[in-house]
Amino acid sequence: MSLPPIDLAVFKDNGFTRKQCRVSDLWFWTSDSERETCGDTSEDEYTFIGAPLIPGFEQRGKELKDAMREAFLGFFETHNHSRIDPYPVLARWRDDIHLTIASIADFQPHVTSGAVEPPANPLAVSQPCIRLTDVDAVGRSGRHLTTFEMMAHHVFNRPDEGLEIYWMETCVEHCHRMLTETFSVPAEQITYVENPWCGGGNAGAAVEVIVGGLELATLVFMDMEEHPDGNIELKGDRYRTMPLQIIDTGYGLERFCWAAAGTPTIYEAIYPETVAWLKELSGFETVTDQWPDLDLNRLLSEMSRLNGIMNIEAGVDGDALVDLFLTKLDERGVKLTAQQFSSVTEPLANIYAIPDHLHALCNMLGDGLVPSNAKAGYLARMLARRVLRMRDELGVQVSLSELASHHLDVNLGGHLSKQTRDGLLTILSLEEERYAEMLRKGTNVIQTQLKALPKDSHSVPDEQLFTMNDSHGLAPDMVITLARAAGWSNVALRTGFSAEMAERHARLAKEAAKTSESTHASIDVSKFEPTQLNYYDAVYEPQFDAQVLGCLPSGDNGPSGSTHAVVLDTTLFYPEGGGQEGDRGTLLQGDIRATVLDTQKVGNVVVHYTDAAVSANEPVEGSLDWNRRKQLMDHHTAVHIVGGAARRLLGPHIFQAGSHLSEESGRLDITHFHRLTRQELDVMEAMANAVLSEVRTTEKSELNRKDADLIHGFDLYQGGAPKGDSIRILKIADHDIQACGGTHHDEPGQIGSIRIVRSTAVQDGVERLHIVAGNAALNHARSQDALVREASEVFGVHGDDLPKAAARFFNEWKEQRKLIENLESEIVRLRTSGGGDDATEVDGVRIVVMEIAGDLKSMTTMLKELTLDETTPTLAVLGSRDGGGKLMIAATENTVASERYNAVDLLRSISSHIRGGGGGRPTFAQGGGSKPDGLPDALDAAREQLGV
RNA sequence: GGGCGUGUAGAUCAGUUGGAAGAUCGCUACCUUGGCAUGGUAGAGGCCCCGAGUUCAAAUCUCGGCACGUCCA
Repeated sequence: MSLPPIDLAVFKDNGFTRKQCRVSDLWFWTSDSERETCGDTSEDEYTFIGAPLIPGFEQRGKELKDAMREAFLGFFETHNHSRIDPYPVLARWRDDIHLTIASIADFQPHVTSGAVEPPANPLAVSQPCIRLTDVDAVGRSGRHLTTFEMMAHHVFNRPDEGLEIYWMETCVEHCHRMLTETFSVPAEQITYVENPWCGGGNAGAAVEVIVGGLELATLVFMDMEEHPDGNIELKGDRYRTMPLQIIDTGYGLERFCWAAAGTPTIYEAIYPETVAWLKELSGFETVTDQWPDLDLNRLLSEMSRLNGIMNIEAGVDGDALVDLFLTKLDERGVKLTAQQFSSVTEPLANIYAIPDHLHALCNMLGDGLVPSNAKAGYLARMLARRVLRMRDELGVQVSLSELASHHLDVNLGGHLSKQTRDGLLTILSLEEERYAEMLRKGTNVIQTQLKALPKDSHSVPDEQLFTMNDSHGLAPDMVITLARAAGWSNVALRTGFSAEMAERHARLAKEAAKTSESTHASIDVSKFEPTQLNYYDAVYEPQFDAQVLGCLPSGDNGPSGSTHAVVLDTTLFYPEGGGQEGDRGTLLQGDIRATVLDTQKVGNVVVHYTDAAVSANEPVEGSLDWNRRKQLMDHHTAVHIVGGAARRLLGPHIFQAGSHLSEESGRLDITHFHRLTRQELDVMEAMANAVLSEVRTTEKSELNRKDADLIHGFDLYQGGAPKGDSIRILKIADHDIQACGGTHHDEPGQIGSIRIVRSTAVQDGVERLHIVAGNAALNHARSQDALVREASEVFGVHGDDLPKAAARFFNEWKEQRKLIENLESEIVRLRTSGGGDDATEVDGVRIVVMEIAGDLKSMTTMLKELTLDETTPTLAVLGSRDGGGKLMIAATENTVASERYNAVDLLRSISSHIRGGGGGRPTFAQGGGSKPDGLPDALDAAREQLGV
């Protein structure tokens, strides 16, 4: 069964009738008796370009957006909706997506699943969103954006509980009245298209709202969830109705602005100042001035209209597309050449895309994101690099941070949600430096990669283009530009190459996804009641009595040595979570003493992995390994304190990217835009220790999620997105406040002391702090002390003098190594010249055969001394008893010595005396063996062959 | 999370099949000059990132670590 028609009184009352679209076959409602298409087909052109459909909005840019947003939210406020503040664009409350991609994303997964109350009901919001899927089309299509505001009114109905605020009828009525009354859109311009929606395991009926050929809004009535027994089938999957019925709407703020402005592209409606500024900076006028007859406005308007009806797939052949465009434009009376077309549209695409990308960047960084080479941070870096490249293509000489500074003032009213202006500009300056460095290295990479390529080549091998893109960050067209500049003046990019590369990446990603799929089956505890957790209220209690509910074989699940998994009715054992390792200890039951090796949580049940069985339905006495637990608490509370210190010292972008607490040490990963120095760590450490003495008690509380979000915001979720409605909060005065399910000290002072041992890099943009606290800090100090003591005993100096002594010894070692080399050559010189008897002469070639003391390296030095001087042709045979016996033979190159003797042959013929082998070049051979005592025989054999 | 790449002189980088560690700039001294820019000659400067392994022999090959870069999700 599929969905029934959407048959509403509001349509009929307003004179709308239901028709089926001639092109798309979709059913739609219209009040225009002539209309045969649904409004969003290849035959429905934009009607608002040059003829605004929403009158009364004369502003442009930020002012226009502000006015439009206010009109929307104001309408819904007067219709009993609560206006809520938008959420961040970084979706920190979710672990499945990095960015907020829709207004409904604010409420997923907990509100939409029914576990958590919505912040208001019904509500209206204008949610900034970022979607990077169509990033390539931005600037080119006239309508694509990476960042936009999704205006929305949401309703969460629970009909089973009698909560029914409104459904389709009222929803469409609100939408229709707002469009026709608040925005004065003529009703005959509006079509409502029935087109069911599904995604992310949910589905429902939906109506697309098309105005003037442009989809302004979608109204989704989400009341179904995916289920194999469902009786509704949509796009191949089965769905059933669910208890929560959600109205999920989305109105494109920027599209409303465009329809009100009627500009040729959406970018001119929302970023007019930046577009004008970039046109001026890039000298765009001089391009258009070449062709005074060209009506630029007309061209852009027609292009937007064409883009609106042509669905351009990524990866289409660029040249063919241009031809198609020119033909279509010609049909519409706009005549121009391919050259005119590209010299106008290429710079314009950049001019349009830059403000859009800057907007996304400012929003992301404004929320405290740190650019990186991985994860969400990479998305920011990618956008920054795109801006820089487009800027360079335009020939605009303005730094990235200046561009952002301008954007911030003009389009964001100077407002960032978290990051400071200075922080933003610093980060962008660093990004630009990195970009410049990548380009500089790129010229070098080109040289090495293309070394084998003839200078008159017309193309670069695919394999090398892939390598340069994937490993060195040089996009194919950049490679071509750089290669041309470096002398390969004929190279060009094959058409369709970029599409091939994207395909290849997609294939690789698919394969990677396939191999990394592994599901870990956990122990089945479904028959047990949730364990009562007492470790929060009795943080300092090491012993407890409980009832054994079950004792299962642990199978492959527990740590090595564990045989059983014990479930109790109540426990003080903390199960691993929030980075804190599970507790250990013992369970006593009469004569049975079971050691708890690890504690894990499976759903709401705590599982104690033990090395012995206990009897079910009998009481048991549990006791924690208290020293270990105390140490874990030391580390956990310390990590919060250090995190707070980092945020206070380094800035609002510091966010916890992970943590791990063990008995030996604590680890805290924080986001930051450059490596931390020891000085910074020292200041942080000092502040953390000051907190230990200044803050007397920590405040532990529990809030429901709605209130937690409202009171503390999303910085609360440093440790990742918690599940469930109840949020535990640890507050350490004003220093740090976080949601945390771990066990913590009531008094920071009990930790004693905190040391930040060192910081390492997890990935670009994430620093890992290694922390020891409490007794572990003492142990660390002791072992450091031992290191210093042992090392200073070796040098025979006082610990304070150790660095100086080490430096002195290292320098002396270097000097003496140099001196030994010189002396060795001097010895060779003495033994082979004048009175020395190690050298004889045979027909104009000096023959040197001698045994020396030294390794291969010093033998090499001596050989150089002997054979590099072409005025005394020499054949030298050196032997050493070092490491099983070594032989080295060389002849002076380009002389009679090298003509007459072959070093390799000679070596091979004598190396048997030391039971070895070797090889090399005719003028330089070396080898070794395993019988040093045979060395004199080997040298004698050499003398014999050489006749000396 | 996955893939790929790079660590060599103070700086930027070459280094072929495993077989004698190089270039350019900078530095020092000297020559040329009235002086400077420049030019010429000579020299100093290397734990070839660290640790194991293979080998007679490793900057080079293998494994592990550290540091850095890059692409994809």
